[in-house]
Amino acid sequence: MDNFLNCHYGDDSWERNIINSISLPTNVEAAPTAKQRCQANARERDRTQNSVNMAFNALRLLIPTEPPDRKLSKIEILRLAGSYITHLDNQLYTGEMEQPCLQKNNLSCKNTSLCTFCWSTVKKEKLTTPPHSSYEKQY
DNA sequence: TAGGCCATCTGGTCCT
DNA sequence: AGGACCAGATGGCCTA
Repeated sequence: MDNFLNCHYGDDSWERNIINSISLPTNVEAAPTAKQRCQANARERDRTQNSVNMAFNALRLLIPTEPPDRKLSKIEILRLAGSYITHLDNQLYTGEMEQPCLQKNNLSCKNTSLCTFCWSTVKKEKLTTPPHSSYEKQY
């Protein structure tokens, strides 16, 4: 990345960068200073780590998987959370307590009626479509 | 080695 | 004006 500011967080390197930056735009009227840019970077970093990622972690804890501590990517967390909500909603209105994939048979997991509970198994088989793709369409 | 995932930087837009 | 939020770009790491 051509980061002319090249600011390193956790220290006062922005001061050095002000001195060392040789390609600052000539029109500096509206351009942020090196210090402002580094401060904005730090805020964005903090927001990503302490707000976005913590929210993902909190959401991850609510999604049942096998094994429970299985690593999920962010997109998996979002997709599984959606399918899990759909599953719980279905339970609420139908009273059906079995997980969707077991209502029929395990083979269904490989086809259309995918659920949160068997997602880890399916992933091993290189599934590319999101879980519960057809299940969600019922709502 | 290619592809997926992630962290970070950056600039734009919106909000207070 | 400054901060929050967002999306695009980029580079690093990991795995099949």
